[in-house]
Amino acid sequence: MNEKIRIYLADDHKILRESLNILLSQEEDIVVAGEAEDGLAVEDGLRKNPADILILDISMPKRSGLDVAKNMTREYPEMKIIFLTMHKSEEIIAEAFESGAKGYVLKENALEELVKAIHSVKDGKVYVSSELSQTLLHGFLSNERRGSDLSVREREILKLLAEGYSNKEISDMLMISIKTVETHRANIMRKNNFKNITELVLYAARNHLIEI
Amino acid sequence: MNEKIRIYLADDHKILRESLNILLSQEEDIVVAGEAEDGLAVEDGLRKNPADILILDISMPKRSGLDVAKNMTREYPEMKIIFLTMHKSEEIIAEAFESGAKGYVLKENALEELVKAIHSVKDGKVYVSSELSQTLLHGFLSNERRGSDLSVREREILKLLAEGYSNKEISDMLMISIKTVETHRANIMRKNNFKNITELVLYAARNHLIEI
DNA sequence: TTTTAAATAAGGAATTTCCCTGATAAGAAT
DNA sequence: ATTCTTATCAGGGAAATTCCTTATTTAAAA
Repeated sequence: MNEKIRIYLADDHKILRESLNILLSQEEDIVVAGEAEDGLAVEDGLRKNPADILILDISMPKRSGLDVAKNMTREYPEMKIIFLTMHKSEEIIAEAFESGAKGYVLKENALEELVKAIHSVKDGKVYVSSELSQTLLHGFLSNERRGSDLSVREREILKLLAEGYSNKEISDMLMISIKTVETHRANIMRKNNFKNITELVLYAARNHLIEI
Repeated sequence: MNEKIRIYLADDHKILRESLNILLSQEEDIVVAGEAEDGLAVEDGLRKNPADILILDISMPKRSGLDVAKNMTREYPEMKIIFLTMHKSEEIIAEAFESGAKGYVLKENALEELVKAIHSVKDGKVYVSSELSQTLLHGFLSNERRGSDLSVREREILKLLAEGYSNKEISDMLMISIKTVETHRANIMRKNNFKNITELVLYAARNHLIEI
């Protein structure tokens, strides 16, 4: 028999990690090479002990899975990354694949989907769980996902706004006029069709620009 | 041998439900009697097919685990409820026990903790995972958790604010003066030490008063 | 029965948002 | 080379909102 597929599991919920470890290990061609519970630990663990496939959650302490994916894709381009997460938004799925992922499975999917994803990406294919086909199609057809492409400065200000800073505080922090902050803010609101600051905060929360 | 403990699993992540089902079933005194993926399905499932212990997530579609717990405690007082969730905030833990739970285990805990919790509550004891002792102690010492006890009206308005409605819109919805809404809002801000609306939204999001 | 708290409301000052206009600099397109 | 676009910066002025204080009524609690 060939070498087994070496899997690395990254998720802050130990109960899930542990369960997946036990159950994936029962597959004859899979072995779990390591586990980690936060973004930094994943990176450290993989540097000491590389794997074939990284199964990665997005919401993790210390460093988000999306950042981990970016870093690990750069350092270990041959390693395949499968996101295993609850997030279904177009923005996050797009960012996941842009950060180098090869697979995307939802936690609401069956375990079997994850096993399928492992075998697919192992064979060099891309795997997206079928529940997401509608989302993908919508993004494909509308091309509207990228409607919310903010400039670097706007994104910076969006984040500060969502963290609760006032225009005044932001203008002090960035050493620009409050009027400039107002303009950026208005552009952010317009580009995203936010009706008020609350929608902005919810957007930032949903897209993990801020921790909640 | 005695009757096995009948467990009902409620979590919107199938991958976790499935894994727990397989692994808990390997315990000699446990049998999984049913599963559900949203709050309404849990209640329907239990009414058709009661269980000894309900293992319950909080964030679920259609009806939150907290509401499910309240309803099921009323309908089936003899059934024990263990929350299995990621939430560590004092408010949520308090609400969980007030809604009738007997156990509280974090998803970041080991599977073994869940098994221990099952056996504890089966024996009529209360089980709280040890990671939470600090949180419990803090709440116990400070008694400050209840500092944020808002009136029914205030909570209603907090929710609407967090959903993005303006004072004006709320005053129209509730058919009260905008000035009254302003007063309620000011009281909400004061009682919770919110510095701005963004903190209010984040509070509501963290405490699952709104869906994010 | 006195006290406390919730829900309602308003006046007026202070602050912020909203809408429009416009300058400058950098980069892309032609 | 020159047009075009876009990001960043900024201000004026009107409109809207928030902030702070005070006040009445009603219901519950001590």
